[in-house]
Amino acid sequence: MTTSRTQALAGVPLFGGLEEIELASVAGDASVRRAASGRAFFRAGEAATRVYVLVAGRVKVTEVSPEGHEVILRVNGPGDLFGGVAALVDGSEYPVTARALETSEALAWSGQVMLALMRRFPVVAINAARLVALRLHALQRVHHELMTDRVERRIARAVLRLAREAGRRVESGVEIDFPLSRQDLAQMTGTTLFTVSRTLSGWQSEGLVTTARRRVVVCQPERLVRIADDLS
Amino acid sequence: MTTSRTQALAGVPLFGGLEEIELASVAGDASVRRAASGRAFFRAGEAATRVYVLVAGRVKVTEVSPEGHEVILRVNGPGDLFGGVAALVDGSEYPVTARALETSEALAWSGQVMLALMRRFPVVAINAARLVALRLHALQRVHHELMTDRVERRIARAVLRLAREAGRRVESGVEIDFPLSRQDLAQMTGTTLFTVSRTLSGWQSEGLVTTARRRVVVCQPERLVRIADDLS
DNA sequence: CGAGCCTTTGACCTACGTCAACTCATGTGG
DNA sequence: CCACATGAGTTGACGTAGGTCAAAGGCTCG
Repeated sequence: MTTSRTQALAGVPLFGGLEEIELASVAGDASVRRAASGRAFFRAGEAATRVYVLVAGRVKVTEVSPEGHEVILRVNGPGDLFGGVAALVDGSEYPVTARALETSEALAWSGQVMLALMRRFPVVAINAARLVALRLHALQRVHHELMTDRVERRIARAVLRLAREAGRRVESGVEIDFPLSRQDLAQMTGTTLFTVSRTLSGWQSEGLVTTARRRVVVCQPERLVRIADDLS
Repeated sequence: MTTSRTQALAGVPLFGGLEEIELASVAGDASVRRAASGRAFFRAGEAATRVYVLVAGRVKVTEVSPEGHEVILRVNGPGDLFGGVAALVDGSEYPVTARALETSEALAWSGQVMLALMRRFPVVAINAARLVALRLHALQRVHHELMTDRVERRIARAVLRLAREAGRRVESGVEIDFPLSRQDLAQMTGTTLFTVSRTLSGWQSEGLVTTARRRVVVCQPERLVRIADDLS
C-alpha cells in the first residue's frame, strides 16, 4: 500500500523538505519490515545493506564487546532513522544491533537505493548528515556525564530523558512507555542492575517514582531534576 | 592563493568524488583561518556559523559541563572536518570548543555556503553524513569502553589510538606527535591525572613506553595491545 | 502450575578518586 | 645568562562509591 507508506513518511525528519509527490516516490522504493518484541532488525557484524525508518514501536540499539558486555546506545521511537549510519559506508558491517523492545514496524531501503535517493534529492543527504550530527551531540552529552557524574545522577538523567522522549501521562505522573528493566537502565548508564535497583528503591521510598517489573513512572520530575542538576 | 587552497583540499574526505574544477570552485569559497597553539577556532556556545577543514596542525575538540568539567572528545589532524556538525543545524550553537594544540591552519566555509555546496554537489552532503557517521561509531566504541573497562585498559586504548592516528616513528618506537599531558589523557579516558601518572610510570618502569613532559613514546606496542585486549 | 526472569537486599571488598607535599623542567624577563 | 615563577609530573596516605557475589522472594507467561 504505497499511499499508506507515503503517509507514514510525512513528518519524518529524514525526508523533510520533500514534496508530496517526491515522498510518494521515496515510499515506493521502500519495503516494510516488522519485528516482534525481542527480535532484531539487524545484528552487529551483519553486512550493512539497509537503512531503516521506524514507523511504529520501539527499537533499542545496542553494542556488544568481544567480551560479551552489552551496552544500550539509544532507544528509537517512531520517525527515527536507524541503521542508516552504517549502510552509507558501502561494503561495511553494522557496528550495532537493533532489537525491537515491543512489536515494531519499519520502512527499509537498500543502501544503494538510499544513495541514489540522496543524489536525486540532496536535501535527504543533508537531513541525514544533520540527524547523525544530532545523534553525535546527544552521545557526546551522555559520554560527558559518564565521565564526570556519579551514578545516581546518571540514572536520574537517563530516566528523565526516557520520560521526555517516550513518556505517557498517567494519573500518578509520567510513565515510560515501554518495558524497561533495571538491567536496561544499567546498560544505559554504565552501572550494574544492583545499583540501579537500590537507587530506584530509594527514590520510590521518597515518592519520586513508582516502579514495577519493567515499568517506571516518574511522579515528581522536579525532584528528579534536582538530583540530575544538583550544583552542590 | 586559490590554487594552493585547491591543493590543500585534494584528498580531503569531505570532498572526495569532486572533479578538480569543482574542487577549485569549492576552494574559492573558503577562507583561511589560523590559530596559534592554545587559541580556539571556536568555543562552545558561540553561534555555529562556520564549517572547518583542518589543513595543518592539531585541534582538540572539548566539551565543558556547567560545573566546569572539561572532557576531550577528539583530536583532529590534517584533512579532518570539524565544526561542521553543528553549522548544518541552522541557528544553532557549537556544542563544543575547538582549540589548537599547536599552530594550526584550517579552511572555513559559512554554514550557508556549505549548504549551497551540498545542494550543488550532493556527494559532499553524502560524504558529510558518512564522516559524521564514522565519528559517531568511534565515539560509540569509546563510550562502550568507558562503561565496561578498567582505567588501565582505557588509557592503553587511548594511547594506542593516538599513536596510530598521530604517531611518528622515532628510534625507540612511535612518538605521539603533539604535546599530550597526563591531564589530557585523563580527560580523554574519564580518569584523573594522578591515575594516568601512576599508570604511565608503571608502564615506563616495564619498558612499555618512555615519557617526558607532555611527550609519550610507545616502545612496545604489542604489550600495550595485550593490556588493551586482555581477555583474561 | 511451574520455570524462568526480574527484582531486592545484605555483606564484603577494591579500584580509583581525593588531597597534600614535593621535585623538576622550562621559558621568561631582568 | 641566570633566577625565579609557573606549570607538569610524582608519590604517598586515605576514604569511599559502587562493583561483586550470594541468597531468596514474587511476577507472568507459557
